[in-house]
Amino acid sequence: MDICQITDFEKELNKEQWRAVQIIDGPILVLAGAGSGKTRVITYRIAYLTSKGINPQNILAVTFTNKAADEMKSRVQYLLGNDAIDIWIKTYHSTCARILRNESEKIGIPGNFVIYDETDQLSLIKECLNELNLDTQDLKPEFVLQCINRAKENLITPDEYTNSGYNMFSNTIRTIYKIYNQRLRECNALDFDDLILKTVELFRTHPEVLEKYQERFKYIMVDEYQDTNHAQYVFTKLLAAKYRNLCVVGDDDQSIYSWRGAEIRNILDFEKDYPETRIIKLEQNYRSTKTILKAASEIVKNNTQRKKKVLWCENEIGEPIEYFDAEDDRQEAEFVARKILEEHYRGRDYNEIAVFYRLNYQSRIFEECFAEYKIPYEVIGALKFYERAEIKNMLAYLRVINNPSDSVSLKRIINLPSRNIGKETVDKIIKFQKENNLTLFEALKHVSEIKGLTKRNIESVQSFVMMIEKFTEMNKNLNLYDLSLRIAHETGYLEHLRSRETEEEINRRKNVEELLISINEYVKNNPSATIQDYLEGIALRSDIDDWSNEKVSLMTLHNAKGLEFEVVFITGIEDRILPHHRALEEGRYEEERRLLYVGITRAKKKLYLTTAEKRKNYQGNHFYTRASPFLKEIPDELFATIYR
DNA sequence: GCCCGAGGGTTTTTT
DNA sequence: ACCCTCGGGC
Repeated sequence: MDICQITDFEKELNKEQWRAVQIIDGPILVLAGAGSGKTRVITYRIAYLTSKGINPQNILAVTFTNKAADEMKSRVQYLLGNDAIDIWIKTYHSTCARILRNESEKIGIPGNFVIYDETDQLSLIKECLNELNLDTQDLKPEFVLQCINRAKENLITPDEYTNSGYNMFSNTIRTIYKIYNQRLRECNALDFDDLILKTVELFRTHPEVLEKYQERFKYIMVDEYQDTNHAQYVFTKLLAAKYRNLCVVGDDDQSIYSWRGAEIRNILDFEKDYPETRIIKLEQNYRSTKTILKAASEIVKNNTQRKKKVLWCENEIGEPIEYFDAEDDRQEAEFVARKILEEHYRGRDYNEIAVFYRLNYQSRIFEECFAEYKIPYEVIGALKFYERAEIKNMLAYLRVINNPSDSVSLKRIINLPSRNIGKETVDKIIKFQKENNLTLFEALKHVSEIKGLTKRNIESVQSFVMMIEKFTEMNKNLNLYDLSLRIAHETGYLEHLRSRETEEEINRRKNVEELLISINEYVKNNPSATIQDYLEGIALRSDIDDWSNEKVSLMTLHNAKGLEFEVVFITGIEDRILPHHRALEEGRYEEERRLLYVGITRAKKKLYLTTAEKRKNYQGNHFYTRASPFLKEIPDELFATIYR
């Protein structure tokens, strides 16, 4: 890295940004307003550190989403070239997963653990509820899941789990939590929150391991720090404790994940943890027009709990905001579609346009409508590809081959396609498994010793076991793609998806084919990767990320954070949707306001806001709405026309 | 005991 | 639109 390039950096940064880049040592808090060049600061700071002779290996940059990590990686690569390869730019979860892969044996977890996503967690919790004879009517698995996740995010163990005040089931939850954790261990699995929690446990119980990583990551940067939960906060604090070179960047006005355990306190109290902190405020916005910025500021200033800051910009005033109050959701979608065509006709690329909404299901009517209007679109992050049943089924085969202890995956596929191993048989096998203290797969191997099974049952199970063992053997010689191909055919799963020619079935088949194609790509790009590498990559990656060319982006407001578009439509700005009624019940009114703030500040040039007076819910029933109270907080003069 | 289709209850946001 | 349960047919 030559000095000349660095001088260029200085020219490309404003005074405050440049200051944030230059402070190498000690804790820094960068309060970065929306569109103030936050990512720019982090990437340039990384480049600057390496130009000062700091080894790229000593740098760790943590983000919350893969999208953000990828974006940052490619920008750093652009600045640094090959030096960028050694820099860890990862999400919290993948950072911890990577550390645990190397070190987890020290806390009694085999290094080939699998990562359970929410669907896997739910199946496991349902099993626990069954085992305890608890009625899922009274105690919903989703509720239990939330309690357990919340506990883990706060580093609370089952034994420490006590009545948190809002939950009359806390003794029951503690019991379930305990059994759930045992089952995870038996499956050799970790859930998302375990990745952080177990790493903290490792650091706390093994000071020498902690020190090794403190030495490795002498320079730590965290993006979106307002979204850290307690476990992530502790992880960061431990890692930074020795050198205290911690640079956190965030914006309390964009904190929208409290329901997931994010603690806005972490950013507000940063100076208390690190009294020598230097604080830098980035208040110049480079993204939006004055009109858009004004609308955003007028909304967010109504929040009582925030650090006062004033965003300003030198950009043009720009076009006024357009507001449309549709009769119903269909008309709303058609309005958006027509405006998109207009924008496109005037030279706007489709990929410069985005449509936001509060709830995933709201995407449906836009999808229908855009298809009719022949507008290319992509729904970002909604029905996550890897969470689709047919994909999870295919992957379950790979997971079992990789880790036969993975009982959750094993139960998914043991009778899929149907091979005469029904519920009764499985229950008997599980009873045998428990009595003999085996894993489920081991029990399957001893199926002939189990009482009460028919000859036909036993043969079915035996041929299933032989098939899995055959695949395990193949795994030694075949590459992942060839193996997957043979699984798809030889298990009969692909054939099973061919039994009916419904549209749904055809779609599922296409998805499996798409999965096989993506596995093939993966194998080409990573010739030496194992099944485990592949599975980890997708466990921590919720979507196939090829969104980009010439498509309008559709996404929830939560997904919009960190992105920007020339033209933005925010739809369904109605009371009880935004703010959502559940959020209101749980006392998160201001967070819903921040959600709208985040949405508005994504727009660079033009903002459209819409409401519908009548809307269908997910069942297809109509209900009537009224405009969100937030809408009135935007001054009238910013609008082109007022239909209110 | 297994399989499959019919019918009733249910969705906030996500790594 | 998806998940779970239940009951008839094999």
